[in-house]
Amino acid sequence: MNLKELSEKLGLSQTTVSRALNGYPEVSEATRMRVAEVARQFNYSPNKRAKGLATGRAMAIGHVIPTSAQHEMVNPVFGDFVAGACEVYGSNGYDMLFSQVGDGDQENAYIELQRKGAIDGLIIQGPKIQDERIAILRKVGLPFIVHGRASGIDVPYSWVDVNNRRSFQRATEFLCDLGHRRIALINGLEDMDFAQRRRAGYVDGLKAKGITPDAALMRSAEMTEVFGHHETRDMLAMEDPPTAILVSSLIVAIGVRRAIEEAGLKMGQDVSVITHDDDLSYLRNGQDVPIFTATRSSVREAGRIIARMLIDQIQNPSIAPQNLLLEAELVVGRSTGPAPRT
Amino acid sequence: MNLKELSEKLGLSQTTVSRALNGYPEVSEATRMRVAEVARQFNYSPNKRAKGLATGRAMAIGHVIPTSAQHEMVNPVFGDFVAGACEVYGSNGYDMLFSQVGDGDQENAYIELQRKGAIDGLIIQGPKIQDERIAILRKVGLPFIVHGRASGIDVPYSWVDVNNRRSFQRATEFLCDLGHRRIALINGLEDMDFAQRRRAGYVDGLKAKGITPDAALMRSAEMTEVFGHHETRDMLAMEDPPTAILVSSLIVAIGVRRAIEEAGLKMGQDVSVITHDDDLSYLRNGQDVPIFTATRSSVREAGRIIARMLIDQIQNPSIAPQNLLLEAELVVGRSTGPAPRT
DNA sequence: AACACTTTCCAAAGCGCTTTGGATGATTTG
DNA sequence: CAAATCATCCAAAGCGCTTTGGAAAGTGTT
Repeated sequence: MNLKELSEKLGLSQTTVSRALNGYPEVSEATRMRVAEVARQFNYSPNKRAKGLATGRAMAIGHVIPTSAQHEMVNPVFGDFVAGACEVYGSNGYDMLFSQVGDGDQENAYIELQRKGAIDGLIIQGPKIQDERIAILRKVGLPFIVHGRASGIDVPYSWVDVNNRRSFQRATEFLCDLGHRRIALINGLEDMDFAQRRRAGYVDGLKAKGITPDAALMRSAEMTEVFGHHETRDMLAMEDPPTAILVSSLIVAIGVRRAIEEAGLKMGQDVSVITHDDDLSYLRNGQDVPIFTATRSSVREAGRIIARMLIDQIQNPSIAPQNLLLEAELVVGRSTGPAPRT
Repeated sequence: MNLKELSEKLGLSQTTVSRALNGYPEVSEATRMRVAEVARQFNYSPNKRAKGLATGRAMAIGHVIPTSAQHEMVNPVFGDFVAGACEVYGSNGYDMLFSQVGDGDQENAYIELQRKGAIDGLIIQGPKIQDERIAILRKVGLPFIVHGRASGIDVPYSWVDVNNRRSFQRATEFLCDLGHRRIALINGLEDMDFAQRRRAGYVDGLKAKGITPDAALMRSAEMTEVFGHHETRDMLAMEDPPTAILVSSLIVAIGVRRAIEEAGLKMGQDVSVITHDDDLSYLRNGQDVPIFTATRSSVREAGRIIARMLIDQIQNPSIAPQNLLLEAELVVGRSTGPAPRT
C-alpha cells in the first residue's frame, strides 16, 4: 500500500492525502479523519526513503564508529550513553544510525556522510585533544554535538561535558583531608580529553594540599577491569605504595579492588579508593549504600540531554552553539577511610 | 555535486556515469577510469535515499529496541554483540539502524518497518519463550536472524545460539564431581529463552548426579552486579547454604564474589563459583589465568557470525533458514575447588 | 446579483538515483 | 559492398513521496 493506492482508495488526490496525514491546515477535519481511518485500516505508512528524498531530511541521527582495534561500542559506558540518546530519538521520530568508518580519512568520511544524506546530524563521542573532527564537521555543515570537549579547539561548537577537572580535584582533596599523601591515579587513555582534565584536577588537588605529584603513581590505559587489577598490583608492590587510589571508571575500580584483596589488604581501610561512576544500569555502585566512594554522573542522562540538544539544533539550524557543563556529585561509600598510620 | 552535475561535467549521460560507477559491463574501461577519477576529484558519492528509492534496498540492517523500562542497550553484552555485527556490516557497505519501538504492538511496528523500507533485514536479540516476533516477521517477509532460539516455536527460522543447556549441564556436573551437593543457580530473567535452557541444563546435571534440585537455590532476575550480590548474601545466610554457585553472567559473578568476601569467605575455597563468560572486551575474565571458572563463548564473535549470515540471506533471499549451535568452552579458573568438609 | 474571499482540493513538477529499450557508429562477415 | 554483429552510449520512465501554483466550490458583502 503506497500513497497512490491509498489515495485512489479514498477517491482523493495524493496531495490531499499527504497533507491530511502530515497535519497541514488546507484539509478539512472531516476528510482528515477519514484519511487517517483508512490509512490505519490498510496499515499504511509512508516510505521513509521516498519521504527523505522529497523532504531532504533523513530522520536519523548518526554515530560514527571508527574502525580502530578497540571498538568503541564494547565500552559499557557507550551503551548507556547510546541508550539515553535512543530514548529521545525514538520519541521524536528519529532513528539512530551507526556507521563504521575507516579511521584513515575521517574528512572524506564525513563529507560522504553528508552527501549521502543518510543522517541529519551526529554526535561525536570520545573527543581527543585537538580533535580534528570538529573542524571537519564545521566545514561540512552537518549539525553535531560533542560529548565531552576538545582542548585546543577554540572555535565555537556545541558540547556537553562533565566537570571532570573539578570532580577529580575534589576527590583528591577529599583523600588528602583523610590524611592520605601517597595518592595514585589510574586514568583512561591520555589522548582522550576527559583523561587530561581528570589528571589536571588530580594534580591541582595535590598541589593545593602541598603534595608533589609523583609520576610513578599515575597510570593510564584503556579502562578495563584487567588494567585496574594490573596497575594496582604493580603499585602495591612498590616500596612506598599508595594508600589511596583515584580511578577513572567503575569497571577499572573492580579490578583495583580485586588486586587489593589479593594482596591481603582491605579496601577502605588499608587502601582507599575513589572512582568515577557513570551510573551504568548494569553496574550500579551498590544498592543503598554505595560500595565505592565515587564522583557520580549519569552518562545515560547525558545521552538524553545531548540528543535533545541535537534535535533542537537540527530543527532550528540558526541556533548558536550551546554548551553545558554538568557537575558530578561526590558520593561517599565504604571504600574510603583515614590514611593508615605507618 | 549530484549525478546530473557530474555527468554534465563529464559530457556523458547519467546512465553511463551510473553504470561506470556501479561496475556494469556496458561501459568501456577508458571511460570508467575517467568517470572514477572525476568522481573522486569532486568528492561525489551517491545520495543514499535516492539510491535506495531506485533500487528498493536500504543498505541498512535494523535492530529493534523495545521501549521497556530496562533498556536493552545498557546491557554490556549487547554492546559487544553489536560491535561484532557492526564490523561485518561496515565492511559490506551496510549501516546499522536502531529504532525504538513501543512494546505495545510489535506486529504493527514490524509491518511499518518493512513498509517504511528503512532496512533490508534485522536481527532479533533476546528471544523469549514462544517469542511472537518470529511469526510476525515471517509473515512480514523481512529477512531476519535470531540471536538465540525461541522454545515453543516450531516453524523454521534462522538462528545462531550457544548450547546453553549443555554448557550449564557440564558446569553443574563439574561442580558435582568436586563433591558439591548444594549448588545454587543465579540465572537471568526466566522468560528469556537462554535462561530456561541454562536452568534445564543445570537441573539435568544435578539429576545425572543423583541430586534433587532445590527451588530455594534457584534465583533469577535481570543480570546486574547488585542482583548477584543480593542473592548470594541471601543464600549464604541460609541454614544450609550452597557451597557452589552457578552464575549467568560475569557481571553478576562480580556481585557474587563481593558477597562471598563480605561474608568473610573465600571464593574457590569456601564457595565455588562458575559463571558464563561472554568474553566482553572491557570485562575480561582475568588476563592469563582466568579469575572465574567459566563457560566461555564470545558474544562479539556471535555478532560477526550472525551479521554475515544475515547479509547472505539478504543477498540471496531464496536461501533456506540456517541454524548454528555454538559450543561454549569450559575454562577452569581459580574460583572452583573441592567442596569443603562439613 | 455580482464581487471578493476562504476553504478545499488537485495536477504536475521535482527530489537523485537506476534501469529499460533503443540509437549510433565501428567492426566483422558472407 | 551490403548485412549482421558488437561495443558504447543515451533519453526517458519510474521509485514514492512533498510541495508549488492553481482551480473549483462555498461564504459572506455590498
